[in-house]
Amino acid sequence: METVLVIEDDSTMLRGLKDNFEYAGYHVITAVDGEAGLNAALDTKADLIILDIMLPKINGYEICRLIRKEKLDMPIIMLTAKGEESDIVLGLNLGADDYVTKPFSIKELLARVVAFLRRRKQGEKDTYEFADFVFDISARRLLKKGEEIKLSPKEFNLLEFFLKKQGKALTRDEILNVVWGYNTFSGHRSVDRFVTTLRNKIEPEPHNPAFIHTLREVGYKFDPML
Amino acid sequence: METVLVIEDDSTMLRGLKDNFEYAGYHVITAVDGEAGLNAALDTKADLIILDIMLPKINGYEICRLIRKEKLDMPIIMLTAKGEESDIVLGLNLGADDYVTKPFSIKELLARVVAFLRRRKQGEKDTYEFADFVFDISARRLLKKGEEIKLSPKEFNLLEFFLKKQGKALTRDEILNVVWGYNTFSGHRSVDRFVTTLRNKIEPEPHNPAFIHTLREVGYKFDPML
DNA sequence: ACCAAATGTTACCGATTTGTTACCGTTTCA
DNA sequence: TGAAACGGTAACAAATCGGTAACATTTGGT
Repeated sequence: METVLVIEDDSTMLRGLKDNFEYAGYHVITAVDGEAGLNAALDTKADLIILDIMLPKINGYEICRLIRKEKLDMPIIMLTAKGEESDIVLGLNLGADDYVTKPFSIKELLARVVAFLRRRKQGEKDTYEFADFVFDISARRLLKKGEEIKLSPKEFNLLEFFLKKQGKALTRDEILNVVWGYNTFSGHRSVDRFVTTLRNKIEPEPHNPAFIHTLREVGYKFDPML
Repeated sequence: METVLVIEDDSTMLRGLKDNFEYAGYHVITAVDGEAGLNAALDTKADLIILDIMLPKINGYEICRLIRKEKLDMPIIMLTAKGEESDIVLGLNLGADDYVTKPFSIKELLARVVAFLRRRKQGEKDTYEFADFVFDISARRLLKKGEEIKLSPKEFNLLEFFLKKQGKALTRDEILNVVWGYNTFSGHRSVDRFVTTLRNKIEPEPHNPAFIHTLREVGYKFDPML
């Protein structure tokens, strides 16, 4: 059974999280302050950590940093107070994998945890790096030098597909089938249009692409020269 | 039943691969270091090899090279740690057929294996090598000593056809039918024109061709003296 | 229902690719 | 030896393809 460590000082919240995760079939360990949380993280082998930022004794950022310093690579999902963009970036830089802003729905948090552990178990990546970009699937976010670049859903899915198929030629049909779905009625040129918008967002020189290369008569190929 | 040889030192990964491939209906042989792997590759007649690069005793590149040196042509899929383009190029130059970067999804790897064995059964390869060229169909590119040579769509398709029919005399009609399509209106001389441009891109001495030979009154023949 | 964002489609433009022709040298064979 | 056949290839014309702006439509949130 997979183990989730929840570090949270608000006892009502903690109880809610514990109940829900146990109901969903996880083994839950809890800690109510930073010190206990850090010890639990280092001692037990949790598969995933849910970490509040505001904590007595040692704050969440510090815990995050210390865990990573010990070369432990379990996923960490941070709980942050509402929309402080800078806090989020700080947390991610310290090694967190994802964040959820309070107030949040338990259902959403649970969904992220499940998705995370599934990918982890199947050895799928949840982040891809190229040039100075970090593409984070679970957080559905693209960062360039730590700064977020907003992508529409299609743009995100398209880039995700490109990253998963790095170095391979992809036909417009393959792209349509995967990104748009097998029963789409969209035409081939829709792919081109989204490639253009993606290029405008990620290519330093959209006219001389470094990442998304055109293959005439075929389609496209994502190939960041590393 | 088809046999897959998995050479991988991480026992967890090895177990995962073995289970999945057996579940998918393959006979699986395993080896946990380079020496054992090489022996298994040379002794048993595996239909396909999955080869980790980082291995104790003999590394994956070396195994790849030694297998090819013995003129064994089973497909080799390399597992590379990171998307190091140079590693990948090195591997492909040493005779690997495809690569998957860790971490990868078992599903994806399985899909590639299935695709490979299907093509192999039909006698098709995914990459072709001649002199210091590597022609990679799925990445749709031609490398000369690791450097890309740009080909137009027709040039690419023509070279692909030549490579698939290595050593066979091809009439202009056959070439037109396959590369241009059965309902083309193009004339015979178009073939000549593209042969010329191809020669200019790949032949060291276009006037004294080493690869694409003219067969007077017949057509052409691709024949790299190996 | 309204507005804003996202998505899909179309049309035009420019760059590349492709097909054809013409001219030339080479080979073949009488 | 000379004419005919053939392939090599430069040069030009035509077709094709992808980039993208602009517009239309759909979707989602409030």
